[in-house]
Amino acid sequence: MSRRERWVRPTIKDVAREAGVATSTVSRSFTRPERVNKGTREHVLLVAERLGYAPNPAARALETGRSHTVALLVPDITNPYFSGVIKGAERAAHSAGLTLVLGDTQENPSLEAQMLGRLGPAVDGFVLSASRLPDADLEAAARPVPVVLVNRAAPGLESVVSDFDSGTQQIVDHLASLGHRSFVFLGGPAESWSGARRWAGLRAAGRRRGLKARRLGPYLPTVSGGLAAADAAVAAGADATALVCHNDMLAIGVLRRLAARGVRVPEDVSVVGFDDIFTSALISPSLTTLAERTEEAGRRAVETVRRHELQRPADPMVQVLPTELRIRDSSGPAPVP
Amino acid sequence: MSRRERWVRPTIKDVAREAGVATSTVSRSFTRPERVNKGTREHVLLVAERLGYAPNPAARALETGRSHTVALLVPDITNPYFSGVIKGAERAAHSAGLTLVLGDTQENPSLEAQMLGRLGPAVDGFVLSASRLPDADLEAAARPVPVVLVNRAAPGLESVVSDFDSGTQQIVDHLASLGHRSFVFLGGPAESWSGARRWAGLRAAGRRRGLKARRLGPYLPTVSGGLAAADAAVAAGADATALVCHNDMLAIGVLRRLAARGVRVPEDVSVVGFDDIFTSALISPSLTTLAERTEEAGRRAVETVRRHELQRPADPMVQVLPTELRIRDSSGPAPVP
DNA sequence: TTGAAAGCGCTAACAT
DNA sequence: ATGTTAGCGCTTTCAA
Repeated sequence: MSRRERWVRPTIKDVAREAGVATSTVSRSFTRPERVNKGTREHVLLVAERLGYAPNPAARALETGRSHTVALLVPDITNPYFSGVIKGAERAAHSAGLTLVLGDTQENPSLEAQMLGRLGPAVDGFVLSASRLPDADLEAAARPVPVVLVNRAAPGLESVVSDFDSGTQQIVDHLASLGHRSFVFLGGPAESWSGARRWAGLRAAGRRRGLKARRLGPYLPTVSGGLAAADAAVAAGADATALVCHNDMLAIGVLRRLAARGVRVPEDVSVVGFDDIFTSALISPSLTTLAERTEEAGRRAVETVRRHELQRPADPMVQVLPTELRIRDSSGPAPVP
Repeated sequence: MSRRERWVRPTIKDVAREAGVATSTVSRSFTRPERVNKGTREHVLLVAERLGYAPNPAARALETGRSHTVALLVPDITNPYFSGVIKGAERAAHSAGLTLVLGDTQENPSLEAQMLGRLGPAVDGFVLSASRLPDADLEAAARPVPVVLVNRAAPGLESVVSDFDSGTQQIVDHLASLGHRSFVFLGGPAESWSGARRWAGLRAAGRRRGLKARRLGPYLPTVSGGLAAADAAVAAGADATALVCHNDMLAIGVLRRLAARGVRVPEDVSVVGFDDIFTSALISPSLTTLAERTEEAGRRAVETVRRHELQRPADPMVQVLPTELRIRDSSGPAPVP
């Protein structure tokens, strides 16, 4: 066998032989230092150091059944929204001594399922951000290994979600206070759970405030999706004094397309997004949007996975994170007809 | 031992027993399907499917010495520049059947070193993007395992870098053609190899075109770093008709600070960045910047790691990726004195 | 084509 | 406190 050929590493045996002790003593020196004589331990560690020895995680995983690895799956790495989740997850993982595996599902449910299957046996748990998979698939995935959802809920699974009830209410209140009597929701992917929650919340809030709500879409949650959405919104006519977009990427596309068509924002139409990505504050007009705590969501999700490694949850919890409307220049008074 | 308790997975033995064959046959059905009778194989695969069996990668890694895992370390996940590298690396890894481990070094060399040590035995190779580590540390890291650098070079190591010689020449030509007689470089982290290359290139190109070049910094390669840099640039006075920034994040900070101070861009001063991140085209004024092929860099780096798993390179190569100046609204004619 | 058995590097009973 | 030893789940000779 040509295992790694040129890349050879010393094993616990080499250290044991060189240090004149048993392999178990070497092992203990690393994993249970208190159960080994101070002198012996120091000697062993010294020899290990000199030989450049480090424990082989695969062997450890095989024995203990734990890989100290968590996988995070996101629909699109380059969407800055997910960068926040990734950052939070990475930090939490690192500080817990876990290794973070990253997968980009490319908004593609079957790719997501494939990754779940492939990574499953290799990791101690999953964090699925904005999963596009049906509930049944998620439950199945969670059978052998802990799964925590971010901005998605499914029966029997833990999740960390943004408070869209409050968030959508904030948006509608904002629009109502500016004199809007109706708005159009430019929807994202049909499979998006958070998209459904956003629309449901907007609708309910609209009803409470007497605003007429309409939905167009689905569109891709990207800039190019927004270009198409803007045209549809313009065609929708008079109702569309305010456009609430599935997310900021889409909203940015809308803004661009409206500008290209000579529609003024916010004078002719107000635009509101979801996520508050980095770019939203910098474009002009700057984008009014609902900020979510992405890093905290990522962090909490990883922490929750860790908790469930130890013990399967009796009844799964939904952790709700507050949202905050950031009012900027893309929203203004309703135009007088 | 309480291995995984509630989270049990079927093993190769379960499948073997259930299918009435030896474990080696099950193993072969997965790894060398052609060496097993078609009928047997199909039966085994069916049973495996029914039992929900998937090979345990840790056990596989232990036997073969290969974890089928590549680690990617970046200084800051949330910097959109690195999102491109991550995306490219993730795709390449996935399509090669590799698992991608992600680490955020937070621009911190000692954290980077720590991750290198911790992950080292667990992965088949490293991609280090914009590493801040000294050459010696990199060479040491590359002893037991393949290491490929992105936008960084070190003796004896493979790397994928952007063509900064051409890129800086393009920038200087652009400025010279607009009548600028001098420019100021707002530098990033002192440890940044690409920062050094950018400055060296700008300087040399400036000399060739007769432009006076000056450098300020170091500043953080972030928006807040740019705020500070802008003030320094203003204080620098008449030379500073053009500001070339370490990267786009810094440039965006510069733009914001200049706007806040009432300095007009590009009428009073031109601003140029490096990277062409997503936001740069959307802010106003839109940012003139040098575009790099980040996804391709990530992809190539992973492919190079794979190649070196098989065979250590005789003499390491530097792969140079073309750069392209994207001229936008932040650069214009030099002000008449 | 298939099976039996050794062993990858490590941990954890158990023994001393 | 330390050593001996039996696996963890899998792949891979070697035999049949």
